[in-house]
Amino acid sequence: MSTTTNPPPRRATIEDVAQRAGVSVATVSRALRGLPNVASTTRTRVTEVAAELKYSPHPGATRLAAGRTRTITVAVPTLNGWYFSGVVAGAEAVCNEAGYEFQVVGIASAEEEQRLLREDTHLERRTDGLLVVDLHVSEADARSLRARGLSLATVGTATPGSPSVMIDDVDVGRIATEHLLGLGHHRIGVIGGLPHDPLSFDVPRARKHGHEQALRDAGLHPDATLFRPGDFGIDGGQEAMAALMDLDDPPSGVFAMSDEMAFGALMELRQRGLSAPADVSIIGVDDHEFARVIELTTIRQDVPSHGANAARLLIRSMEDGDGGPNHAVRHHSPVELIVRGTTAPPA
Amino acid sequence: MSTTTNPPPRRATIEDVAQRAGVSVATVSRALRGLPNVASTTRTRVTEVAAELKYSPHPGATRLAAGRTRTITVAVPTLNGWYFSGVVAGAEAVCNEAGYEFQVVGIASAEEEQRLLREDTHLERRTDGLLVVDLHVSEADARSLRARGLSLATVGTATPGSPSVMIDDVDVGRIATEHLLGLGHHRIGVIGGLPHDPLSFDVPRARKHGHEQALRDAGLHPDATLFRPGDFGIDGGQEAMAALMDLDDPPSGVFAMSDEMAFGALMELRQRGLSAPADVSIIGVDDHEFARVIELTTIRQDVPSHGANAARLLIRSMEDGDGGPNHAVRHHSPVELIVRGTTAPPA
DNA sequence: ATGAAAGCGCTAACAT
DNA sequence: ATGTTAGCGCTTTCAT
Repeated sequence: MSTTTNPPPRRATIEDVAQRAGVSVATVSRALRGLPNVASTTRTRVTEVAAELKYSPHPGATRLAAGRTRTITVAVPTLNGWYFSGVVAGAEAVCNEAGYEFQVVGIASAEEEQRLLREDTHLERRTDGLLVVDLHVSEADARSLRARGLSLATVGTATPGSPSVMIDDVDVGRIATEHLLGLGHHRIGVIGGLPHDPLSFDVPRARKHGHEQALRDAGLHPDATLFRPGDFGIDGGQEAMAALMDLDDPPSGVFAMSDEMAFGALMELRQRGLSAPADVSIIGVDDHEFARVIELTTIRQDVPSHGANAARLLIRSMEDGDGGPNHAVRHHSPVELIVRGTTAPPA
Repeated sequence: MSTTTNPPPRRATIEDVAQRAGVSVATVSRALRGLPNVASTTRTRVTEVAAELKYSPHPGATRLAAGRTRTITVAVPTLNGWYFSGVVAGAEAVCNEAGYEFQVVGIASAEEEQRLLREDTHLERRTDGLLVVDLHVSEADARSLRARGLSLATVGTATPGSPSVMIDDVDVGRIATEHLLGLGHHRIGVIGGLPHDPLSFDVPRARKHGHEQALRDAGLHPDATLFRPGDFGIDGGQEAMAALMDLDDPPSGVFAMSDEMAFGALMELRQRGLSAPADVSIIGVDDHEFARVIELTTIRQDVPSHGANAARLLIRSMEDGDGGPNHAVRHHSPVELIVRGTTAPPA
């Protein structure tokens, strides 16, 4: 078997189209991109010829000449995991549908984020828009991006001046707490975020805030000993639950700020020979695909739609320019209480 | 607030570096790319100047001039879900680490796959290598890709002539079945793949094959009524389990070809007031992050490493060219039986 | 409404 | 070992 690769058939260039259509390359360029000042008969002919020749512009040449990449990049703490992969999935669908290439980069630390945002190597001339998930972008960084010709949208966090998609986390905290309160629980434990999470510290704080509001509205006082940090993972949830149950006066109901932490809490309960809701009620947040498997009461959010909506906002802000009406909208996605089997009145 | 954007500061070009270093652009190009025939003193100086000027080549220009993109594209049925996002996460880490831009495209149907593979618009001049996950690529398509200058690697499926990463699915079927057999089960149900899944039909078939081998080795006969298709999701697993339990002579042990289907099976059991392993033993495949939460016995595979290894093979085959020793290796990842609480001897 | 031509920033022959 | 130069394929003034 010979190793010689026959040279790939030459692809049609804009020049081939121009020649065949009897016009100049400039006209082809205009016609194909829908620019004004092209006779409609000309545009039709050019379009036909382009189709015949299966012409499509060389992306590299376009990038070089026009400085636009038609690429969107999403920066996400990790691709692994239910939440992040859901956001990315939603964004991917919208971007590819809209004809943008879709790139993703995992950002494991705040340093990596700084490098991505500030070093010219990564973003500039490589992408037109940045979709940042659950990472905090300072206003200064956002300005710098804009100055470099990059659009920005965020999900899970918000930066003044840029479009963002998020849920009302204060509301989440309130809904969860009111559900427990309504069932008759008065001692409510909270499993929340890490004390000093460099990424995404806003979410747990807001949820805690809503929790405390609901408590006060019911005439109760927040009790710091009932608050335990988790890390939004199964293990963190389990450890937090252990601490809560080791209290002299353990809670009768627990608000876990994520389903995964609720799963861990449930594990801990089982290991102690206890169960929900018989011994303690548990409510989570997310409606993870797994929540229904174990009948977890939770607060649902539609994660893929976050990514999809953010991608739409980003694309619109790219296409309208900074002045567009969608420049800095804050999109609040709805949440919904899903009552299943892990919450009930206290024994 | 003015809308005028001050023009972004001009970026250093190869010419700037050449001038400042007192050499020609060709020499800069060679020096920076580590090509031979550059005096080491020259290379040092050029490198320094480039750093001073924060020079980095314009990707668009490189693509246009060299025809290489330094981009890798992964095609995956969906980004959502534990398995696929794990593979993608592993691949992303390796690609970005190696300096490749990482693109992803979701492929929802066989038609979409054909379009991606055969239409010149999508891949050509946009990416250097394709990583295909759980989608079947024909040898002809693989050849066509190669002829167009694109490298290919696959995970979960294999195409002759291209590198691939997979687990030994026959082995998986055998291990699961032998575990159940060893506990004393003789009537073993199987929850498998869809009868005619256009994508990825090899996996369930291989696992079933291993299952039947184990059965025969134990002197037993496969029983077609004990085989039920799932769709590798929770609901499919539940329905399959329902069908199995509705049998006149239901199985005492069930091999679910994925943990998610096992989860569904467990739900069905609970809805019937039954449980595992008291009434029937269940073993899954994957070691989904959730398996330990419900103590599911399963067969573990390291999913992110599949993506990472495939990306490494792809990069090597791109950099070595088609002749390299890694051209068509088939990497078999290990699997491991994890015995937890859903399997036990029959009652 | 259309065309001519000057880049965009790099790579790769081909010289030397 | 290094320099010259001709592209790569497109966009974008500037003319007409």
